Amino acid sequence: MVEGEVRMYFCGPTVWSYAQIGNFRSNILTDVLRRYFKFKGYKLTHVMNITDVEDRIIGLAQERGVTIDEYTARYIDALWEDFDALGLERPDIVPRATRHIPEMVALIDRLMERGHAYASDGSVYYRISSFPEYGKLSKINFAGNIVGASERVDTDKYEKEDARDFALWKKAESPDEPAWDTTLGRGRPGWHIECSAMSMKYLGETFDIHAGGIDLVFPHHENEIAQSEGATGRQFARYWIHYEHLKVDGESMSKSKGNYYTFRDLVEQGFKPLAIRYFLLSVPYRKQLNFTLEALRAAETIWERLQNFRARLREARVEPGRNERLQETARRALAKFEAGMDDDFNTSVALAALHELTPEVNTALRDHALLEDNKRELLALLDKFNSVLNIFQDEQPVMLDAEVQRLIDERQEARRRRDFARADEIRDHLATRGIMLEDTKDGVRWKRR
RNA sequence: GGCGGCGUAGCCAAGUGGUAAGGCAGAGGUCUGCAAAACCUUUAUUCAUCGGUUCGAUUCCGAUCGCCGCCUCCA
Repeated sequence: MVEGEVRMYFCGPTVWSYAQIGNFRSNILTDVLRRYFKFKGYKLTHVMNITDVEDRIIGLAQERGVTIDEYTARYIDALWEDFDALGLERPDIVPRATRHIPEMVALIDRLMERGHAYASDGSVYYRISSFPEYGKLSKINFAGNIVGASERVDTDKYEKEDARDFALWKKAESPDEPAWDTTLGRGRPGWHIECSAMSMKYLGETFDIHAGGIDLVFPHHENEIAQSEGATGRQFARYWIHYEHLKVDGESMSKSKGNYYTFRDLVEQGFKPLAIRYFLLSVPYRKQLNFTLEALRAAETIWERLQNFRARLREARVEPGRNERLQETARRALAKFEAGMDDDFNTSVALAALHELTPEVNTALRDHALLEDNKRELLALLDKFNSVLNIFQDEQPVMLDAEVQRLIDERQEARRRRDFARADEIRDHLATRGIMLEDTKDGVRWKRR
């Protein structure tokens, strides 16, 4: 462990289900985390895995008549496109399971040497009875489970010593399934071993943060602990971050209920990606966010106000000097923001700090009480917030074409003549072209809708 | 059956053993030719219900009801 450094592993969304909106919340919150660590001056190494060798993806690729690589390549392209749209920084390292077979085999070898794994009929299994701490993360209780879980325990896998044991290496059953020839035999890795192998390869045997969805607690992360700590005898991850799932319209999301949302659907419906980002990060990661279109619309309204706020501040004409009270306001807002984030990444409180800033600054702007130094400091403050939240759209400096500029000028002239009919006609016309006008004391503001 | 989370105004929600952040929507007002944007005021004697502990509980404990999740692929 190095002082001033954070090493984080995020179990990324799976190739086949990543489109679901809940996945994006995990990605967005992970992005906020990584940005906050940088904000605090930590050097960050952030790894996100790509699971490209599980039973499910094998099946999906076969269904489509493509190779796993081809199938995964499409997913990765789409993923990065969505990352860009949502203002997500890419992880530093994005290892793929299929590219780390030797590392996994080496880890399995280590587990066998230490008595934590055994080969059986061409496959290799983890011996849970050899790891007394098994269950410490999820508090799983097998006694209770076996009684109540009814038909869910594998009773037909006689090659396992114990029904709880899980596969580290799966023997290839047929010639057309993806397989690797290794010292363990021809086969493919189990689901869990990739994350142990890849996280330790890139982050070390002990690292700081392991993140993922709450559903991964058991069995995935429990098994990672068993594998990693079994092999190294050392603590695996120091902290676990588990993102709560979304509720949708107060219930669970499912295709059959018709409340299954994907990020791309929402964008098609006209929602702005950064407004979606704002909404998804507005509730702390440990809480289930109740995702409804009504709430998303409300969030978009808030988000637009924040955009207006920054734009107005940027455009403000100010006198030289500094208003001490506003300086204090800015200082308090930053303190609240950091206090919120420091408290287990409470993004609700962090955002409240931003909201509390706006009325006072807006009032000062209106009264011309905001001076040059304040403007500079407040814009710097918004940049600071934004370096973590990344919710402000970067307005590309679009030039108005000559035609539009002429119409705006003509409208101003009409207003001067008090020919409001003509003025409103021009304003309505520009609105249909997506240009909204606002009359202010300092002249006309325009923005694109 | 085992394990875990949640239930705060119409809505999204923060939070704490000492009496409810923030926002959306609503209402009234200011500004404006009108809009837009913005500002001001206002909106929970109350935190699912019932008990208990306490000087005092929304906050701790117990029970009940409701919702969500994991134990099977899933963020």
